[in-house]
Amino acid sequence: MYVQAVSNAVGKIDLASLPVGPGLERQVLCHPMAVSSSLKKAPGETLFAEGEKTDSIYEVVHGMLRLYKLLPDGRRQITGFLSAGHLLGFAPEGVNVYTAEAITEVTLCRYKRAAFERLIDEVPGFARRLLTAASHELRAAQDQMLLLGRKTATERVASFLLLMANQQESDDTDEVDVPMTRSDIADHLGLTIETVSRTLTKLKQDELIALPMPTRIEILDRDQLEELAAGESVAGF
Amino acid sequence: MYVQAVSNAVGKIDLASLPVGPGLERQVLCHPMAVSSSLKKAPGETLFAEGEKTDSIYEVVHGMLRLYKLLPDGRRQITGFLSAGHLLGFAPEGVNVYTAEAITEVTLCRYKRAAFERLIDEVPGFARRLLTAASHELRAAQDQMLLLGRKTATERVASFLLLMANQQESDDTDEVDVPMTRSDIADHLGLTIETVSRTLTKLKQDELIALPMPTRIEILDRDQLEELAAGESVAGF
DNA sequence: CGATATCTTGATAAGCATCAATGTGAGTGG
DNA sequence: CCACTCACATTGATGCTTATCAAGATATCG
Repeated sequence: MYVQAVSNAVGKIDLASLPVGPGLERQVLCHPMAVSSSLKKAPGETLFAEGEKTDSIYEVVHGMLRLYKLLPDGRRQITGFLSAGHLLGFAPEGVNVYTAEAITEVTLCRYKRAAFERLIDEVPGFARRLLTAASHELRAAQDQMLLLGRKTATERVASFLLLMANQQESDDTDEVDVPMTRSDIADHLGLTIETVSRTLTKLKQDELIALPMPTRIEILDRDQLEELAAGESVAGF
Repeated sequence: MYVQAVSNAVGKIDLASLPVGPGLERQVLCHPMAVSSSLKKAPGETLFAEGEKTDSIYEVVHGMLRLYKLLPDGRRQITGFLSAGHLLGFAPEGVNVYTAEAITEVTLCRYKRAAFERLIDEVPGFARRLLTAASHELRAAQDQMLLLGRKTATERVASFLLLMANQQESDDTDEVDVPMTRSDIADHLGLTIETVSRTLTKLKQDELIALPMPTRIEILDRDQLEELAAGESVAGF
């Protein structure tokens, strides 16, 4: 394994004045009191695996992770992609219910569960912030259920592209960096890599997007993409 | 509408000694301090609708609810069925992200959000319990994503039957009461009513289950049903 | 620059949806 | 008490979307 303990006191952000980001708080933690260690993972490395016992909670500082569950025959469902600011590791009964792997190089803070729970009890407002974050996560999960249960392949891909565009806080919101492979996207959207590829090609042909590189997508017609993602029928689809 | 304010002080359960049930706490609340009112809904009635503003949090006391999201053309995804002990109404930005409807007759406690948040801050350990409940909900959501994204129709139906059987705390865990219609089941599993019906028939023919009534299902071979639900290939399927 | 993983494109097939008809049970009123 | 009605469930025939199998193109990396 490649785990490197990098530091023992990383940030010093005032817990009482933390903003709530889209999905989970940004920069919630890295609190000296609670930080057990900081660590890095190279692309493809596993942070923890489904079924393992754990007593750690992590915050993503840099990079992107995939969370997934497997069926015995290898079928994979990626339940989410986590970027900076997201927390992970709240494991019911102390057993991880999904595997967490690095997609890009990832930097994380690790907290001992006990220390984390002390923060919850002792820092006023902290628990409420976590609950707000959790309700955002639940909303995202419900959106994903709607996508997986009821949307067509085109609607799924359109939804995914807009999600990536929105969580990317760059100035140019129409140039989306897609660090994950087609296989990751497929396993997140409940499709195959072939269907993802074909759907992207179709969106390119209709000039809703451009694909200068496989990992870079430009949004050319956001309005129509949003109509597609919302499930409104668009002429030609 | 049929909403009836029934009482203003329902239970008196000690918040510090509450068990954590499967999914969400059982009997967490009905705390006199925070109870705004108790109410009932008849089958088919709406508790609240997606997109509505809200400042209430509810606890299910009796009966079963369905939570769902709709696409503009009417496609529906039921994100969950809620029974006694579950909380709902944690709405990010004060806007409901799903519709909640009664399946059976339902009794609920309603709390003002502000009063609820006071409890979080003032009652020691309460916030941690809520977070534990939230992480259970998230696990359920991730299981459902795996189901919707990667399981076959048979695997989905088997998973659903076992879920219903497990959350039913009766002595006879092999007699499952299914209060929802085939349409509800289909919209929860990302299938059509016809496929649900055909799949149940197939399971009946193979003597894994019995169907004395449409709303009553007996589990005859739990082991094989569990193998199916887990995605292990079973001879004949 | 060659090796290898990833992506794209094409042909065919399978699983589930759709369309259609029939069956069943609960509630209602004669 | 029984026929009628209506919603719900089941069963059947066919079709479509997406998966699977297969080949070739492109990108990445040592």
